[in-house]
Amino acid sequence: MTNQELADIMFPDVKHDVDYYEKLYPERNLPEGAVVSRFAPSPTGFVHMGSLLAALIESKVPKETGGVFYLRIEDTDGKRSVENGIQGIIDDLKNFDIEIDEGVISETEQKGSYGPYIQSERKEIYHTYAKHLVEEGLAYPCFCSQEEIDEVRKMQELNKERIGIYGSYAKCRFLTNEERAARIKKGEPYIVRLKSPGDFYKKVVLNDLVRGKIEFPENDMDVVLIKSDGLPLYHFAHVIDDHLMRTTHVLRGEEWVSSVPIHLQLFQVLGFTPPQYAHLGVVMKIDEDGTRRKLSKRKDPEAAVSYYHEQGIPVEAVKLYLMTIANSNFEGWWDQNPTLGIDDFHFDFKKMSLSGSLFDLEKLLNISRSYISRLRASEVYEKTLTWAKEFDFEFAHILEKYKDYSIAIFNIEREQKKPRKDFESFSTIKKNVWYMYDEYFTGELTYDFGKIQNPEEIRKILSTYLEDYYDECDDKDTWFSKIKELSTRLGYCSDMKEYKQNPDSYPGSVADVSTVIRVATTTSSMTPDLYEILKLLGKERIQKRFQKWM
RNA sequence: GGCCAGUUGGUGAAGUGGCUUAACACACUGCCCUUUCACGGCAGCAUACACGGGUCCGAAUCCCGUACUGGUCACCA
Repeated sequence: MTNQELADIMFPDVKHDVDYYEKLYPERNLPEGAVVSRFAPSPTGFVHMGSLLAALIESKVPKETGGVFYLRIEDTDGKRSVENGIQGIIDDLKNFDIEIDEGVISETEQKGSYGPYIQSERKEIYHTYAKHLVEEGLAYPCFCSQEEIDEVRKMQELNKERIGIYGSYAKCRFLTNEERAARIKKGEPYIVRLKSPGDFYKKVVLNDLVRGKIEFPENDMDVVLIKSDGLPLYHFAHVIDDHLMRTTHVLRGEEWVSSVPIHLQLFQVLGFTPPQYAHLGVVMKIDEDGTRRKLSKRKDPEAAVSYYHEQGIPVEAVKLYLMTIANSNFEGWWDQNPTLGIDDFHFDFKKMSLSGSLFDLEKLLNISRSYISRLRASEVYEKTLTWAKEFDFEFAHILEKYKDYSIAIFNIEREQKKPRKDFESFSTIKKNVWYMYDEYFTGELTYDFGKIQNPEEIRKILSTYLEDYYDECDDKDTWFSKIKELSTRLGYCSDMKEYKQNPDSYPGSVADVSTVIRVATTTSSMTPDLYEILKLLGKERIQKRFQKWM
């Protein structure tokens, strides 16, 4: 029996030949050097930090080169799929402003002429190529049961041999086509294995974009191509899809480097040109016990990309942080070019760190503070409002009610060369500005006036200030010189230098007097510029807040 | 265990044989600025090139070995 005949028995449903698909999905007509790259997750529902890093680069490089970035869903394993899993991924990408040029664009829609982009819909394509390999004598049906495979493994372990189905362990490799056909006709279940032409004692070389040259022994395992459910294994799907979708660059986690020999061999037996590979270090985290481990979706909330959305950490900040992990020279570049963004930066694979980097939330928050500080007040307002509408209705309502006022609050010490960096996320802004809103300035409030504790003294400072000095129309300099006058009149030192030299000659300084006014109006001794706050609050509110102490 | 990779201060990292008495950033400490808090400036911290051999006039940088860490060895991706 010929291979052709066997192939027909194995794949009765295959209608086309491989040439059909080669023509259906022709070479892309793109400018020289254009990169075609893809994000190819399982539909597990959400994107992990490490994947997001990959997706960021995968989308950036095509953008830089005039190429294509597409989304492919790898759902050949039912166990990894969750309901609405695709939508979750698309939402996460959208949240991070990662634009999909092609591929899966929603739970029900796909776009582009290289599809379908969901692997479970590509069964016929995989079968066509598997059939082709059978015809060529490069693949065969394997009837071994799980038990038999386990048996082989046990024996190999016992004899300290390499584990796997290869050489003489690939029993079904030695069946005749007649035997194969007979067993198939009998209805025996089978899978399709590659008849590996590899030699373990020969070398195969990968030129990885980030890791450089890596040498491995050739693959000699008869790996599974098609599982008993008819779907392909990752290795086979990867090779077929990335070839047919004309992918030029494959970025993925370093957990894949050890299967590169399999992939290279598959490309070779199928007559395809392999893509460029870039294997990225995994994102790590330090455990409580001090050991490093991969950032885990299950254990670490900060691993899920949705966490940042909920925390109101600007997506730009997360991307900025990821970029600093991705390219070591990015941080310095961004510092030099504060007005530019990630899109203006040239990404370079060679500048990637090989080892997995530690995920540093602290540093991310620092970047977030810098990022927010560079925003205009109206942008802070819009972004905070967007966040609040989803996670803090009450605050959202207040923000909408007092729009201009809120923008003015956010504008304190902003839009200048050295803006304040006190907002680390949109979710923490409220705790910085709550006292500016009467709605929040109620109930049990706790005050700490610092050095000046005497209620009578506090009353005196506040009432004197209000009666003799406060004038809504004062500019900042006038305002402060009045505070100084007030201090002097009540016996406090108005000159800080002088006070620092003779702290014992005075009951306190202008700083302490300011603190009393500050705390009386806000309850907090840590606020932005007092002058601005008083001005925004206005006379009426100030009087009301002082009342408590009179 | 086999195969592959990685190892620079608390963290991220620069560095590709002499320019390195090893950048920079985060964190921390102190000082300055300053009406508070931030910001900013300056200084400091951390005795940082895993260890042992080699090559070389010269090594964090090249070679070999050891240790440790990670990855992988599925009809998972």
